[in-house]
Amino acid sequence: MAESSRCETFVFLDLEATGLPNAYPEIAEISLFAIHRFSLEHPERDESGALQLPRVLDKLTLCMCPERHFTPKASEITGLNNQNLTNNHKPGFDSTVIKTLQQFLKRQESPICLVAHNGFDYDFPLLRTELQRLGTDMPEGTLCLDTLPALRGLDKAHHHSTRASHGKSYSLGNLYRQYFNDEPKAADLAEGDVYMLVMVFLHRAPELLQCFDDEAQSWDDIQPMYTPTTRRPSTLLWTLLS
DNA sequence: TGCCAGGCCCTCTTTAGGGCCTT
Repeated sequence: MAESSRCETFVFLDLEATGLPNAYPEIAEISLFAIHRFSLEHPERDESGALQLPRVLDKLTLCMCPERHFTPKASEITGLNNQNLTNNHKPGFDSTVIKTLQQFLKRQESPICLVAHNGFDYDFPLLRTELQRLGTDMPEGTLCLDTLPALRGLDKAHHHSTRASHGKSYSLGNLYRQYFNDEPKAADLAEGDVYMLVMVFLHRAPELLQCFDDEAQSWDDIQPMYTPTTRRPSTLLWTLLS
């Protein structure tokens, strides 16, 4: 349950990683769009009335080379692999990434709420694992919201289940296709998935913002996906709160 | 290190099983 009844900045998040939870994945790409509550409450539209991505937002996308090898499927889906990341001399998820994230989040008005699709079961536990590997964590008071159970819950409450009524799934791509009658944009690139996540959120923003109190959780309640090994002891004392 | 998930939802359910959702 949310510790605060109001969040000022929503940071939409997507991770590309070396595999699914059963593969003890490591993050290979992270993308975040930070959007203030104002832009979600006052969505922008073009001449035809179609929803637009908010003009004022902060973006951050970083690629990093994991130590673990990609599963073949993960590499196929993301277009990333250890070779092309190494060829581009990308370091791993290290203290530089943490510092960049810290600076990015510090620019946003707090409280901050992280938003991801299936975030409670994938993105948030994996991000917490990587942060714990470096002995750090998100800023105190961070909240998080998963659009997958939130949208399922809204549809169930309104008795118009997307899947039941149209045979569609709640995958991010299918939700985008259904809401905007358009094919997914740059799916499986982290930034493309965050774009679709923001647009899906905007389509249901009044309802999602209203149900925030019931659906959001404290970051402190997110359990790491697995117990990480500590391989960079020099970063152990560094924290986001420092 | 690990070599592999797991919580949630739906229904031909509840004494269960199958599929979704994330890479």
